[in-house]
Amino acid sequence: MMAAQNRKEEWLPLIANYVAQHGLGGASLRPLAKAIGTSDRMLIYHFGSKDGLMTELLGFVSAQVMAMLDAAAQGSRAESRHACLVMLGTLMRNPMLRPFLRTWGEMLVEAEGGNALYRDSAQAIVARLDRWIRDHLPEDDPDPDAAAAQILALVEGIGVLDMAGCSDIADRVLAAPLA
Amino acid sequence: MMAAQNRKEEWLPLIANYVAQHGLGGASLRPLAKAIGTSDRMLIYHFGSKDGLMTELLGFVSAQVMAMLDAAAQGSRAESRHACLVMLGTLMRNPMLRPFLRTWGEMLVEAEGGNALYRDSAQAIVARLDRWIRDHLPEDDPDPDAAAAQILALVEGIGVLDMAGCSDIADRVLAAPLA
DNA sequence: AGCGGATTGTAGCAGGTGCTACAAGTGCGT
DNA sequence: ACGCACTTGTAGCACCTGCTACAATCCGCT
Repeated sequence: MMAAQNRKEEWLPLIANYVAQHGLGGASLRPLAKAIGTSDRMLIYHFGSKDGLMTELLGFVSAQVMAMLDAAAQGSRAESRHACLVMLGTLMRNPMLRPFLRTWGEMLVEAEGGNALYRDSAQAIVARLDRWIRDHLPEDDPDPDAAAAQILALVEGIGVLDMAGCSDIADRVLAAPLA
Repeated sequence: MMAAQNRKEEWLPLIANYVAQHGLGGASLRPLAKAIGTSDRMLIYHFGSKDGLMTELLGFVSAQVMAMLDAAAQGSRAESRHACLVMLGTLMRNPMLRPFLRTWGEMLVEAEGGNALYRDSAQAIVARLDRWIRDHLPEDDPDPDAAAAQILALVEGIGVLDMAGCSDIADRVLAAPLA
């Protein structure tokens, strides 16, 4: 009979894919359900409501991104702050992750709009990135707090520049030396 | 009889204010019209369509932000890259501008979604910021290209961190020394 | 006084939204 | 063979969306 758990786990990647293409806000139940081969009633049946669906989707995507970062981590540390920036920047600009950039932007907009759920998710992702950077900074870095904040902001800024269609400037950020 | 031009100019600030509060996507004609004291039919009458309204609004807001930056410019140059970053960062984090952060985010999301109009506007704003930074960098900066890109990314990254509710990290970015 | 642009009233269209209701099945575990 | 979670069909609710139609005004300009 295939427990609800299974159906959801089967659907979530498809939903994530659909949302990456059509946007978080552009995801309405009927087209989404059709795209992943179900009906809106089934989505409601399993997730309870659209909010429920979004909540689970957010958790799923967050976990996915975090897992990807950890997988690429491998415990190896960068030789310098700049090397660390380039490492994370290159990782995050992977074309496969590009569709999620839009989702990330929509999460931020929702968070800024006051949606606590999205803000919590966004904060969790930022915290995870911060942690990742600290783990890959040279061990002898004199000020990991400052370095992590700086690299984090640079990487996020690169994302913004990419979204704005200014990838040339983003390239320049990665090329520029760091203290 | 008050030319259409006048009505539009009178409405645009109110619309910008409404959009800053309710979001770009959350702005539908009827509630918006009611909030600024008109009817949806009048909005369509003067702007032609919702797209037309959005186009004019985008231009208006862009011009507004650019003018604000120029006004704060005053031709004075920063003494260091870090001073320049702090200058722009403090300017952009002005609480009065905070509502526009959301609009900026929505512009980026739309741009990333493939909307050429929004991408052009976003690019124009980024170009303007880039120019502003170059104009306020120390005259003897050895590599203005790299410095501008870096400061630009840092400021945009700070915006992202603020949206994500991580203003503490954003603070740390401004406090950290720059090369 | 009258012309013409601006505004309002009233009403509607066709489409989409999340969500619900009820009946009729499906197939697996017991 | 029965129960039960799951699935599908068909239909609908109340609401919102951008936009339109048509007539009735208002009001300054000539």
